Amino acid sequence: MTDTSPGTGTQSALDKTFDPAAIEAKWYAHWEANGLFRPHRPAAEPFTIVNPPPNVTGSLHIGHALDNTLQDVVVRYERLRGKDALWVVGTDHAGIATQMVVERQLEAAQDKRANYTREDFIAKVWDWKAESGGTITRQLRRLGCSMDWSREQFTMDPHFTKAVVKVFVDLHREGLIYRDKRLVNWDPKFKTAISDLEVETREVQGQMWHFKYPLADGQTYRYVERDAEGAVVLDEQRDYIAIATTRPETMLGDGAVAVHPGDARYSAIVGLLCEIPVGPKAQRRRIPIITDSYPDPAFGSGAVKITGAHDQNDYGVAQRNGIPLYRLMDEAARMRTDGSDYESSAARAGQLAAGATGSSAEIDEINLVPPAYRGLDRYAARKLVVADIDAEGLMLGVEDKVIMQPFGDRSGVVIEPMLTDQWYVNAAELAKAPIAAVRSGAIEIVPKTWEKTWFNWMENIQPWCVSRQLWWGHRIPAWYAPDGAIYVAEDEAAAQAKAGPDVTLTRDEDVLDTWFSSALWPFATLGWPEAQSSPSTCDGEVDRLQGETEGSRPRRITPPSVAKATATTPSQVDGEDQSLLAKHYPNDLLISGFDILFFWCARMAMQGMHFNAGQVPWKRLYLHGLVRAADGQKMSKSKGNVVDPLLLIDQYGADALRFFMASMESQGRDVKMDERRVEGYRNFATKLWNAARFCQSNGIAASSDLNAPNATSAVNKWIIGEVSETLAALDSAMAELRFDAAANIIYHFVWDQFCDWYIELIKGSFDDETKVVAGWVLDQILVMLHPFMPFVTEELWSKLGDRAHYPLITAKWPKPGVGVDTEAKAEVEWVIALVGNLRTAKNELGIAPGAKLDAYLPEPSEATRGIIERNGGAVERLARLNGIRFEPAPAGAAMQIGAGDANVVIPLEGVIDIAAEKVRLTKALEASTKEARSLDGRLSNPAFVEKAKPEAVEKARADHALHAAEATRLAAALARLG
RNA sequence: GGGCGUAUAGCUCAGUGGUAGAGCACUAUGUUGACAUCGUAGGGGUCGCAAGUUCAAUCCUUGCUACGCCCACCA
Repeated sequence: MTDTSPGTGTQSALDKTFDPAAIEAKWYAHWEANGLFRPHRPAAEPFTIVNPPPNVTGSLHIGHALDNTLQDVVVRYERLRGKDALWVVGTDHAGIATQMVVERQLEAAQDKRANYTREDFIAKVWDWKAESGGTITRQLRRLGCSMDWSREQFTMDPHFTKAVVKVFVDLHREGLIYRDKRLVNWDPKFKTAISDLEVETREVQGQMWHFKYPLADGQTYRYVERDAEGAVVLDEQRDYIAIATTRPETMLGDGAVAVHPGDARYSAIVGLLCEIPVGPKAQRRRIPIITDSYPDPAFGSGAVKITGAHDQNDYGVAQRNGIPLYRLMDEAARMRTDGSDYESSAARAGQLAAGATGSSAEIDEINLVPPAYRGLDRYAARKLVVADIDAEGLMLGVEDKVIMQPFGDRSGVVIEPMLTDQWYVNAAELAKAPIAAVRSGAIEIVPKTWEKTWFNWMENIQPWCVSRQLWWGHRIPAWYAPDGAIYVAEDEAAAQAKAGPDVTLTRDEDVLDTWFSSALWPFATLGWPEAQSSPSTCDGEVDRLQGETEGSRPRRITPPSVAKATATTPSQVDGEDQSLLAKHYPNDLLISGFDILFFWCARMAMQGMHFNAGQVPWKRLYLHGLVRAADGQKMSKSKGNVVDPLLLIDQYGADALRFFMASMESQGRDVKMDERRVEGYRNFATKLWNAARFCQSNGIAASSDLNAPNATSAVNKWIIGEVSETLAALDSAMAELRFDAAANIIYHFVWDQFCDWYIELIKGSFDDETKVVAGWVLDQILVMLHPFMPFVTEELWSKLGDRAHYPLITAKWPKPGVGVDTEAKAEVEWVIALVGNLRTAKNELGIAPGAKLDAYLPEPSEATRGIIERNGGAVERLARLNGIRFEPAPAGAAMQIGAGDANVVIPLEGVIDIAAEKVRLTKALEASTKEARSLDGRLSNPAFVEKAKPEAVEKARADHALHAAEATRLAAALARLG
């Protein structure tokens, strides 16, 4: 029967098989209920990680499993090392994603958002959050993640909203947030602006049309085209200029045709007007032919139509040349129906083309969509435009062409560049500090290769569009007066105070980009901004004990000037009262997938440094890759190749999945899913379980001492030394965040050193010393393995002895220890080599594994005799010998087994075919001779001896001696067989 | 067009300036006081290709090839 209650630290018997499911839930509940994820350690050195907040309504996918395993490994490691380890956890409101989910639910019920008021719809989203919000946090618990749930946060908690508002208001006051009308990436499905990062440019099969734009008033010019050598290939009179476009529907909004200033073909007509060949014939619009550096004379006809309001490139040309921007579409990317009628719009545009000027409001009134096109979808309009031009004979041709097209990463629809008013963050200014921080090492990026990406992106950063035309999110704290004046303030009262009592204010309808708020995660979760001025009221410890929720705490608004001044000087009170922010910011480490490097990490650095007096959000940034499907493909729902981590946990246990993730995480490489490997680590847990069970059944109990016990036997001294070496290697791997190395180190120690050799070697003699040492080693294993496999280790820890009750999760990490006893190490390694050689020889000769053989060791050296006397029993047991006699073997055929300088003789008369042994010896002799000869060749090369490092020469000499001696011995043995 | 990464055993991956390792798979085997989710032994690789540097290159340099990713305004 499995004990279903957490252990009390009292020894109790282990089941024969390890059943992860039986222990995982009970231990997790025990840890959490007892506050062990963040034990009270006010005086301890802090260690802080914030968890990338998952979408509140999401569920755990394999990428989360990797990300959170790595974090938990680090956090558990640091907690065991005695630090005040804080792992901040919470969820993200995920604006677009969550609103999308709820809207989809409405659609499924034949309903839609438009049927609701803003308040009612938001209430529906909150309902959905309440319903599904616990899913992912439950799943993180199943993975064993030791987050501080007592301080769980949500990016729309009241205190978080306050932080967001303060950041917006402050940045606005500093001029780093501003409202601007420019071309944004407009998502016609969600009817909102999105940032550059949310646009995915994909190659699609498209078409490029070539049209004639007739010159005004029937003018003509001589068009001369030359080839690369300058020879004339075409010379004709033309009454048009040829234009190529992939988007004919935007022709309606053309403001000019541009050619390169050095393009001789068109120099004669620059400054003239040409006619856009669409729309009612009587009102064809005329636009000027201008020069700009943008057109490439070598591409197409060299002439580009300029639609400033619907194309990023054209926008730049239009800005440089004062070309009006005519908006053609509505929020759903349909040809607009608002504004002026076509006739007056076209007339007004004609005046503008001729040099008149107009305000942007006036220009926005101009609707250049002819009546026949109004209200059409952009693609329907395209078809019609093409058909109309073609019918008029003005189409020069059409070609199929692969074009780069922007898509909304969430909506999957083609993004339409649109001219709208939005809020922008001056990212270039905020990026300066993070660039410098990485350059100076204040932020260390691991692996280092990402630094270049960091610099490259930050140094070329564009203004960040942060307003979204959504309902779910942090509403922008800006109010508008009827005259268009904008008041940005903490709340409506403050805005009203600024505007004066008689002004009717209307709040901005938009919300902020989700990443604007998650950028504050490393400090807003720690009580910023209040924490800076009132540390004692915002202490996390107090919160936990009182069980208060974040939102219910009293808050005081801090004037920004005070906040800034105090940010640099963390309060000097002791740990107990010190504010969380002062103690845990900067965070020590951030672990994140590289896929959100720009979205999240970069923005955290920008906001974090700006609002914390230049202090970095985290000292190290570790970026891991993607988890891919077994075939190397990206996992996606549409491909149907997603692997559910929870199913893996069900099947193999959380420990196995975690160990898989850690062992596969080598820096700078994606993790390929390999279920068999997960299975292998389940087996590893079972192996450990059985080793512990064996120890327990032999009276080996938990150690009560942190320090290594005193040992006299070589085997015990050796294993203590191995622990020491393993610990050092593990610590160094952890320091470098080499998760794969760390996992492999502990894996091999447990399986190879402890199970395969130590336990086998001590099976003969469970003396008191050995029991103590074995118990101590097992304890060290449990502690060292705990960050990777918390459940099985905690269970074993509790079952293995009457230790004063304390759980493994808050045990103490091993101390560097006594080091390695080189003599004992050499002795045990000699025994291991001898046993190995004996086994190999027996196997190769086909001797029955169970056959017990006689062994002779004539004239052993003093040292060898001692080793045999001390370890003979083990050798006999492991290699199936009848005993080793220190006397010459009887005459006759025998096999010779070497170990170090000793040569064990096993008589083979009546045991085995002598010919087989001859073959074996001959093969071994050849191998030794080949090795020796190769080394000899190197050593007889004067260049090697002179130029190579002395150690290398020395090693070659020693190896040569070893192989030469072995060859001699084997040759002698062969000779003896006759 | 820029930038980055990867190419090592059948598969998935470590690794090092001195003739290569792990897990799984494979072959043989089942004796030893836990473990067949196991034990023991074994086979298997001119470390993508080419040139260079070096006494010595899988590792450093350059070029090439293949695959992958990110960024970028060619209508």
